[in-house]
Amino acid sequence: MNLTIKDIAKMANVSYTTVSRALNGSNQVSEETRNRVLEICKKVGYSPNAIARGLVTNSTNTIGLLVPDITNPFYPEVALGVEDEALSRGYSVFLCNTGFNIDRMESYFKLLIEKRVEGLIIASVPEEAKDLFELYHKRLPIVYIGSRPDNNRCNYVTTDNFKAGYIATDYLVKLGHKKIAFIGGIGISNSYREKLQGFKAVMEKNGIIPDIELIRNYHFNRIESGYLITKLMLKENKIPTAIIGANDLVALGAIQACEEMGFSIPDDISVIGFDDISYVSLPKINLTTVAQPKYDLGKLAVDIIFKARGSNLEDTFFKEILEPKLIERTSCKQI
Amino acid sequence: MNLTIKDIAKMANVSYTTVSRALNGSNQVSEETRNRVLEICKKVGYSPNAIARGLVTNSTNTIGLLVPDITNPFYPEVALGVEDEALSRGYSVFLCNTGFNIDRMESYFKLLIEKRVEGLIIASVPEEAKDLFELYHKRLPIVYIGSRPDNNRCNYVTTDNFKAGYIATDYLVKLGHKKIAFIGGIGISNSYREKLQGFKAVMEKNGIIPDIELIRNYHFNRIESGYLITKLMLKENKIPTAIIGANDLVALGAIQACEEMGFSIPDDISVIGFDDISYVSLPKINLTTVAQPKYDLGKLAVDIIFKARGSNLEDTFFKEILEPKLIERTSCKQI
DNA sequence: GTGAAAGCGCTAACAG
DNA sequence: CTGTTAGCGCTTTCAC
Repeated sequence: MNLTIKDIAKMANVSYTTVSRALNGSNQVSEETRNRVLEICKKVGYSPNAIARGLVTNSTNTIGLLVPDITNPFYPEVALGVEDEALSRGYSVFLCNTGFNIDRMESYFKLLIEKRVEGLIIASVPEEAKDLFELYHKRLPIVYIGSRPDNNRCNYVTTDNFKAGYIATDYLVKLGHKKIAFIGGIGISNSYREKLQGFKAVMEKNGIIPDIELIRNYHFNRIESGYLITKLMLKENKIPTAIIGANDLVALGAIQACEEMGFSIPDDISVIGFDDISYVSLPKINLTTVAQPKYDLGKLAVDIIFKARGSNLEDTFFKEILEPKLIERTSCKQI
Repeated sequence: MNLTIKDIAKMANVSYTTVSRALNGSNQVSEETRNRVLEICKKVGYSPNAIARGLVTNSTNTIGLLVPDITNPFYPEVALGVEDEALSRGYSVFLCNTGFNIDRMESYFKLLIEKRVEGLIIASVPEEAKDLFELYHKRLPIVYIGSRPDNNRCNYVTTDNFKAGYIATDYLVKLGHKKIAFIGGIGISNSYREKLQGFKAVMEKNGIIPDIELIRNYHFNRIESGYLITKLMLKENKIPTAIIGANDLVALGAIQACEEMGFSIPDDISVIGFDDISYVSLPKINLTTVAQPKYDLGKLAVDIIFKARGSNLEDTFFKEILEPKLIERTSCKQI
C-alpha cells in the first residue's frame, strides 16, 4: 500500500533523486518535471516517509513536552503556547503526562531521547529527576518551566515566583491580614520555595512573625491537597484570617474545606491562589489570584530551544523571567 | 556525540548484529556477551535510535490524537485514557490541538501520516474534515471519539448521545419543566444531533411541543458560546424554565448569562450540562450534568486501534457505545 | 537539469 | 552463539 519515492519515480519516468528534489523544492529541477512529479504524487496519494527522511537528515522536527498533570488546566494552556510556537516553526510535540510519577517521567524521558526529539521542555520537574536530566543537557536543549535544577545551570523560563509570593502576601497584609496561612506546594521545588520566600519577605517587612503551624505543604498541588490540608488545619483549631494556596487548585480545595467547616469566603477567611487558571474567573468562583502568563511560558520555552541549538549547550544557558500579575476578584476581604 | 550500535560493537569486540541482539533481548546471545554489551551501553550512555529502528521494522510505536480544544477539561481526561492505554502497550502519543481550525486539523493530519503514526484517534471531528479522513481509512486505523462520519463506516467510540439527551430532558420534564431550551452544539455534528433527538423524543413522548426559539446552536462549544446564546435569548424575552447546554462549558456560560440578567439558578431557571468535566463538581458550581466516561472513551479508542490492525481495515469496523449517567447536583429544581 | 551511488542506524535473513 | 550481508526510504554528494 505505502508508496515510496521509487514508485513515483517509475511512474514519472525519472530517477528517484529527481522525485526527491521535486518534493523538496530544490531549484535543480525543471518546472515541467516538478509539476509532473507533484501531480503524480497527488494523484496516487503519496505521502513522504518522515522516518526515512529523518534518518538521513538526522532530524525529527519534533520536541517533547513533559507535564505532571494534564488535568490541571494550567498545563493545557502552557501546552497551547508550546504547540503554537512549535507548529509555526514546523515542529510537532510529544505531550507526555507524567502523573507526578517519577518512574513514568524517567521512562518517558528515555523514550523521547530514543525518538530523537530535538528539544525537551519539562514543566515542574520534581527534585528527584533533576540529576538524570542534567546528564543530558549537552545532548539536546532542555528547557525547564517553573521548577528547575538548583544551580540554575540550565535553560529555563519561569514566572518570578518570589515576586508572585510577594504580591499575594502584600495584598493580604494591606487588607489587614496578619494570620496568614501558606498551604500546598511541593516543599522541595524551587518555584514553591521562592513563593514562600516572597511571603516571608513581606511578613518580615511588616513585622509579622509567620505562624509556623499555618505553613503546610503536600506532595501534589491538587484540589484534594488544598482540601485536606485546610480541613486538618481548621480541625486543629489553627484558624487563619487568610489563606494563600500554592496554586489555584490548592486554593479551591481550601475554599471547599473552609465552607464545609462553616467559614465563609471571604467574610471569615480570605483566599488567594496562583496561576489564574481559566475557570477560577467564573462568577461563582471569582478567586483572587496571582496570574502567570501561561501561554507565554510555553511559547518562550520553545524559543529557547531554538536559540540553544545555535550555541554551546554546555555552558550557554538562556532564561526568561516573566512577571506575575495580581488579578483581584472577590475571594479576599479587608479585615 | 551520538553513539551508534557500531561504536558499541567496536568497544565490545563483537559484530554490531550481536549488539543489536543483546539490546533487543534475543536469546541468541550468551549471557556473558549480553552483559558485557549492556554494561558498555550503560557506561557510555548509548541510546538506541528509534528512527533507524523504525525504518527497518516499519513501525513507530506512535499514535496520533487530534482534539479540538485542549483547554476544555473534557479532552485532557480523554487524553489521559489514551495515553495510559497507549503507554501500557509501549506506544506514545502525539497530542495535537486543532483549535477548531479545519486547516490546522488537516495539516496535522497529513503530518501525522508522514510521521507514520500507526493509528489515529480523532475526537469530535468536524463535518468538513470527514471526507479527507475517510480516504485514509484503509491505510491506518482511525478511531473517532464522539462525532464521526454519518455512514458509520468507521471505527468509533462514543457515549450514547441519544440516551444522554434523553436522560437530561427526561430529568427536567419529571421536575415539571416544559419550556426547555437546548443551546450550543455544533449543528452539523452527529453527537449534537443525537442529543437533540433524545431531547425531542422525550418532549414528544410527554406531549410537549418544543419551542423552536429555544433551540439555538453555535460554532464552538465554549463558555462564551453558552453565554452569548443565553444572553441573546433572554434579551429577546424568550425565557425558559430550564436550559440544557450542549456541554458543561456551554451550561456554565448559560448560568453566567442568566445571573447577569437577574435570573437565579436554580430558582428561576434550571440548568443542566453534559460531560461532567472535573470542576463542575466544585461546591460553588455544583452543576447537574449527564456524565460521559471520558477516560474510558480514550482507553477504548486505543484498544480499537490495536484490534483494527489485526483485521481488514476496509470493511471491518469496531464500535463501542458507552453509557451516559445522570449526575444530580443542585442546578436543577422542581417547578 | 538529471542520474548513480553511497550511506543514515538499525533489524533480519542466512551462513557458519 | 556469532558474523556477513542486504535493505528499510530517503537525501546528498559527485558525475555527466
